Amino acid sequence: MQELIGNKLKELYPELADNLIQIQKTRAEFEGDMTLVVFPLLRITKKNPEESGAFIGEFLQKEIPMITGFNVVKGFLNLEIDSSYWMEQLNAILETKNYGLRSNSGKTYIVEYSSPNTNKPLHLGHLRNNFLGYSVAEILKANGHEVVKTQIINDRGIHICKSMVAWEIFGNGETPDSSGLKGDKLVGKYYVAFDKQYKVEIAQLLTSGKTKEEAEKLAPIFIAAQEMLLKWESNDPQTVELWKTMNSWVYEGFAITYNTMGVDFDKLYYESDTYILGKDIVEEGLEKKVLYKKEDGSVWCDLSAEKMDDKLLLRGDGTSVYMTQDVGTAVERFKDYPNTTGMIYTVGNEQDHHFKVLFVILKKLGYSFADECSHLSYGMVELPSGKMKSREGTVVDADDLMHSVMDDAKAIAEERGHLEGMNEEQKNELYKTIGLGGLKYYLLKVDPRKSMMFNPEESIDLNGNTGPFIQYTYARTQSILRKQSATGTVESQIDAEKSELDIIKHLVDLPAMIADAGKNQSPALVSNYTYELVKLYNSFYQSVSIFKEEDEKKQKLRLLLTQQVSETVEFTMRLLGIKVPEKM
RNA sequence: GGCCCCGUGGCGCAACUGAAUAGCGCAUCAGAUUUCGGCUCUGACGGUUACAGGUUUGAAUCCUGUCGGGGUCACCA
Repeated sequence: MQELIGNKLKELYPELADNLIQIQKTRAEFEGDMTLVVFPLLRITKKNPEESGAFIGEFLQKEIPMITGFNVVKGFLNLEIDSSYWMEQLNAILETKNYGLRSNSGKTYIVEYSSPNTNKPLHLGHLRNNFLGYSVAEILKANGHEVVKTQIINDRGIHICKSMVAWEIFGNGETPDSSGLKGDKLVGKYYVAFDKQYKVEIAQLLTSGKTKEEAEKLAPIFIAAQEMLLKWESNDPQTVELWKTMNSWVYEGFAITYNTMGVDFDKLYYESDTYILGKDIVEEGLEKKVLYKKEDGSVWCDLSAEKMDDKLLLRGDGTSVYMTQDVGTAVERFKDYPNTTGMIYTVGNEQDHHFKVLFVILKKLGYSFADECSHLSYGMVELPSGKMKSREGTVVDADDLMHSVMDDAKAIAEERGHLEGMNEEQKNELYKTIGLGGLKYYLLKVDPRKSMMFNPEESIDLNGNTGPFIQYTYARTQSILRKQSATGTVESQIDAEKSELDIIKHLVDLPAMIADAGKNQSPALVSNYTYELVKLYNSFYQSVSIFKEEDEKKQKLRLLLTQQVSETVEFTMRLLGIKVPEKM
């Protein structure tokens, strides 16, 4: 319809540019269905806003039979469109399989998320990261792109050696089996133990007259960790064995956590494999004179043109830094997936600068894919009690949090739900669906860039803009459809209620919303859309009776509408990684 | 200090590329219902979009400056 109006306008004003045609949904408080903003057209119409609106309105009404009327308020031309048009739209939607899904774009995107260290368990911040990354991957798929979900596991370096050293000293051979602890929790425990011992030793050295800096370097346990890193790098069999063992514990633990979260990966990269990458690329860069070498032998990238400080890529002794690895890993990935269009890194906003630099360096090195790389940057998650600080033990553990929301969901479902006929297993599955759905929705509905407040109680509230509220509406549509359903299409000549037309109009917007969400990598757009749809449906549900309608045609419309809303909610929630229950 | 991000009713968040009277949910208050100050329903209150200029027919949105919050400026990952 927009297109049709646009074309007619261009017949009227051949010189009219596309970007001047602004057609939007008419606000609820005005009469009409679509609104043309006439302000941009004034230069061409050479009339005042009211006259222009009236003139164009008359023209459009004459030219397009579907337009049954219009009114002009200030500079806004509100067009009334016959309800048969909306019924046709609904029929088109009903007949489209997987409505909202776009056809194959031929593009492939690599989406990186999670990327944890292997020395401590996942926490609330990782949840935001994982849910965002997973959801963006789903949104890109819905836009017809191929997606490779990946992560890089930071499994080497001094921080890993710290847990290893502490385990050797304090562990007494403790394993996940012997302790009953989840593998990642066990390793995390020794990471904390290291820190504790380290502090004790520093305090001792301070009392013996050392400065703080000296003490930090001289603490025996710290030296032990450094020695272990050297041994690891020189492939000392015993060290590598311990490293492998402890990492395997962590992976077992992570696997459980990821499984609960409902996220997965297509390809894993390990830092222990990739940390050597990038050096040869730096050499090439030197030859191409994109990079330069200082007297001490260190290699740098000149970023003065970008108004940033030069970036080190190789130390004087030839060893690499984080940036070197990231350059190497990026190139490696594009080798592994040659058809890749672009790559999306889901990483916290404290690394904004790092990624800006990374993309510039890749570009300078001649990798054109750099233009298609982006940093999906997100803000911190704060708690009502303040910021999470690992040192102060105020970190919210991912497993603990997920189990706690599942418990809360249980309490709510038992009080309110329709659980009869479900066995224990099904009930537990439902609690998981509701609890995690609430948590995911809560973390995804906020603009990623912003740091956000996390209030656990609000996340599984059954009212308001929450996951469970949407799930509840879905369950209700399922209950209705179990009692009765309809097939086929609706008659176009139906005197539909306003609330029904509102739903259809909202459904019509779905493809555009999916496109926007893909372009902006924004799950928040999806959650907003879904909430709006659910609200529209609820007001419809309350104002009409679905089963007591005498008019058969109308009842069919209502059932088909219910069906389509149900399907759409299921679809958009899936883009957020959220399951919807049949009953709750 | 330089650079980046953010600042929207008491709280938490919306507003797609600038558009009509800035939305929503909590909380609050008032009514209804209630064995119940707790559950449910209805309604109301609540905002100069941090501040000051500017661009525009039109600014929460764009530009400049100020203030406030966060981040970052490593031969750490």
